[in-house]
Amino acid sequence: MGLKDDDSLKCETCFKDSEYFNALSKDELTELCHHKSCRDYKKGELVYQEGNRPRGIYYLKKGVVKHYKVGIDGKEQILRFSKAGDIFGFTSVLNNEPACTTTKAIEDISLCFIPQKKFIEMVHKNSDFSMNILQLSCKELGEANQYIIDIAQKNVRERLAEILLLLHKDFGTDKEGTLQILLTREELAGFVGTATESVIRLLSEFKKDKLIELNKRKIKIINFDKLERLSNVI
Amino acid sequence: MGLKDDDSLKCETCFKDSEYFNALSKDELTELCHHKSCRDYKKGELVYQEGNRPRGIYYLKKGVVKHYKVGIDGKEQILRFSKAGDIFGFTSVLNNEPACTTTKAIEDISLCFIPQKKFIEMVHKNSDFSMNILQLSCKELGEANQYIIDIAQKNVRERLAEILLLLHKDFGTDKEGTLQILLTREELAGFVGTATESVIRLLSEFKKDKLIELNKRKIKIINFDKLERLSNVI
DNA sequence: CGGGGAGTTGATCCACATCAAGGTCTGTGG
DNA sequence: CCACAGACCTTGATGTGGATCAACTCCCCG
Repeated sequence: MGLKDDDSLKCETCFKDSEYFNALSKDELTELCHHKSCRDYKKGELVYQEGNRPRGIYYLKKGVVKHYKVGIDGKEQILRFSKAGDIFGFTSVLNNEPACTTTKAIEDISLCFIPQKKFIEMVHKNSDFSMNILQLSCKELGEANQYIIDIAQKNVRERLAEILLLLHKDFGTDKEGTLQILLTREELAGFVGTATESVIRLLSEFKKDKLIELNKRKIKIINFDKLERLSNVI
Repeated sequence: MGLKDDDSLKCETCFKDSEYFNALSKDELTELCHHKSCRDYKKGELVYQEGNRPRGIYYLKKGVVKHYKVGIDGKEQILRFSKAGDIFGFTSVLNNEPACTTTKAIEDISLCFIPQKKFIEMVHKNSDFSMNILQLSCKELGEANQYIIDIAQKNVRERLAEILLLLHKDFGTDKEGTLQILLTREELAGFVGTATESVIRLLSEFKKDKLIELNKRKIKIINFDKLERLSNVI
C-alpha cells in the first residue's frame, strides 16, 4: 500500500481550488506540499479497507471512489461517493481508530495523500482550516442522518428515485443529459440498500413511465418533476 | 423558547467534569460561564425542532433527551439519545443551518445553553476544544454509518437485540439489573425503525426465550451472550 | 369511575428478497 | 480477429418478514 513518490510530490497546485485547503496560508500550503504524495489508482483498486488504520487523509484530484461497508452476507452497502476536490479518511485519523469504511476507485483516479501528522498539525495550527473540516464532518453527519430515515421509512421505489436525483445533483450530466457517474446495477442496489433484481425491475419501470432513459449503465433523467414527486422528499 | 435566567447562570461547576470542555483554561471557563444560561425542562418538552434555527448549543446536565426526525406519515425515527454530560446542537450551529433533528426530553432534564457566538469563538480560539468537537462529530458520523448498514441489512429481530445491548452499554443498569432508560414500546420501535406491534411481539419472544425480563417499561437483560449472537454483530 | 394513552394479540396482505435460468456484454489470449 | 470465460444484466416464479388493521385489555390519573 506504499505511495509512489513521483513528480506530483512537488505539485503545488493540487489544492489551489480546494474549498477545504483554501484556509491555508501560502507558507502552510508550500509546507504541506513537501509532505504530501500522489498516486494514481486503476478502476477497481482499493484505497483502504475497513478495519485498517490509514496513516493519513486523502484528497481526490481526479475520478470517483465509493465508500462502503460490507455486511454479514458480503453485501456491499455504499454510504457515499467522493469526486474530484473531495477529501476523505479524516474521521479515522482524527479519532485514531481503524477505518470504518472501505474505499475503492470506481474509475481511474488520482489521489493525493497527506500524512496523519501533518494533517493533525494543520488542524491544530490553523483554526480556519479546522473549521472547514469541522463543517465538512457536520455536513456528512447531517446527510447520514437523513439517509437513516430514508432507509427506515421509504420504500425501495422512493429511495431509488431519490438517489437518481441525488446522483444528478452531485455529479451532473454530460452534454447529452446522461448522469456523469456510471454504476453497475449491483452498485446502485448497494447504494439504495436493496437487491440487484429490484433495482433492475424498478429502473425498467421508470423507463416505461418515461421518467428516465437507459443505455447500458448510462442513465438520463427526463422527467425530474415526476421523479421528485415519486421520491417523496420530506 | 427563551431561556430563563436564574441562579444557575452563575454556576461555575457545570462543565467541571465535561470531557469536551476540559480543554478550556480556567479563564475561558469563567468567561463561558458568564454567557451560558440554564433551564429545566419537564418530561415531554421540546428543546428544539427540526427546521428551526438553534441560536446556540446545549450541554445536558441531567436527564435524557431523544433526537429524532419525523417521517412523511408522522412516524418518529429516533437517531440517538443524549444523557448527562453530552452536548448537542452543534452541527446546525457550525454549518449555520436549521436543525436537522428534533430534540425532546424523555425525562425531566436540566440543560445549559451556550450562545452560538461564544461557542464559535471557543472553537476558533482553543484548538484543543476544537479538536474535541471535531472528534465528537467524527464519532457520531461513524455511529450513523454503522446504523445505516444495520437498518439496511439486518432484520428487525437482529436490530432489536443490538439496540437492547446498545442501550445497556450507553445507559447501564440499576442495582436490580434493569436498563437505566425507560422507553415506551413506540419509542423503542422508533429507534429500531419498525412498527410498535413488531417490537412488542419480539420483546415477548425474547422473554419467552429467557433473554430478557420485562416489567412494564423496565427491561432487564439476562442472557447477554445469546442476545449478542442474535444481534449478529458484524 | 370513566376516559385516554399505552400495551397486547390475532388476522391479513403485499413489497421485496431470494432462487433459478437464461441472455448479453467485455476483455483476454490464442 | 475470433472464441471463450467470466462478469453483468434481465425476467419469471415463489416465499415470507413484517407492516397494517382491528379489537380488546390494562393501567394510570384526574
